[in-house]
Amino acid sequence: MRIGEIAETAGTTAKTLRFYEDQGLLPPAERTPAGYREYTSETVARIDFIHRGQAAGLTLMQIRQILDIRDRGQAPCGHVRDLLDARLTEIEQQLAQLTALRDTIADLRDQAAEPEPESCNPDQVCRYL
Amino acid sequence: MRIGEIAETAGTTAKTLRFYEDQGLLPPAERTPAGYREYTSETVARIDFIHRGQAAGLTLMQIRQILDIRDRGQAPCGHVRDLLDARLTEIEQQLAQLTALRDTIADLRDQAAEPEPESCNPDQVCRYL
DNA sequence: CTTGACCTTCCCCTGTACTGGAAGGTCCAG
DNA sequence: CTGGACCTTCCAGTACAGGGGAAGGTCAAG
Repeated sequence: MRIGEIAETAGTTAKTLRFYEDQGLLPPAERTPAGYREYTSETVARIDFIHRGQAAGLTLMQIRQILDIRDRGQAPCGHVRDLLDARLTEIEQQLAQLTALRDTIADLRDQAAEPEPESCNPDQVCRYL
Repeated sequence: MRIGEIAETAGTTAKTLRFYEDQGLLPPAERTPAGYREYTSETVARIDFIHRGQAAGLTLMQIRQILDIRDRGQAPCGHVRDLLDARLTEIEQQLAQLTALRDTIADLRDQAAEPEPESCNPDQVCRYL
């Protein structure tokens, strides 16, 4: 399969696959005599894995680490668990921050609900912020 | 006041203030004969406003829009309200996505809690992801 | 033989909010 | 008059995950 075909099958673009190869997420592809990249369906599974990793909020570099462990013949389960743990902690923090931000903005917005521009103080930019 | 002094007063850096000027958030500063930027305390208030905008999750470009409206002599209240509304909607969406992601990852993590590497399938990267 | 679809490498661009550093000018104390 | 602290401009880079487009090679159909 050529790069455009496998890209479509895996739901991505040729450009992205070259980028993944460049970043070490995909091994250097086999080449036809003309220099075209040639893939097997195994690669589709690898791209799917990358997509699942992204869906779990992992960065490409973290996914690459998992794949590297796997490619060395080891079981990445422990590393995956650690990454998921770390991700979970990060997300909890983000949720807390975002919730606090939402409350702050909701308050500000309520104050700005009925604007009275005539009472604007020329010395400040906006009394609502 | 020179740039380093006002930066410290406002809790930022000289570098950042030059950046803000470049981005149009601060008007071009007056200059001493030697070419040094010279500020008044009004600028501190403007920088504080920028910081409040950032604390509300607005981007510098959005804050710049508010300041532009204000600098044209108009009351930015309506625009501020719209921005806060939009921000609120965005945050609600982010919260929903993040909550869903947290649940997904929590499930994955639980499955990976007690790894059994010996049952790893060589055909897949990691059965936990 | 040519057209069009596909492929190759290459480099730059996107958005966000800065930060680092080089090369040089200015100001004040000692 | 020299040292150090400050200032100036400009260029480049950070993290993230690609996207845009140029210049050129390849392949199958008509």
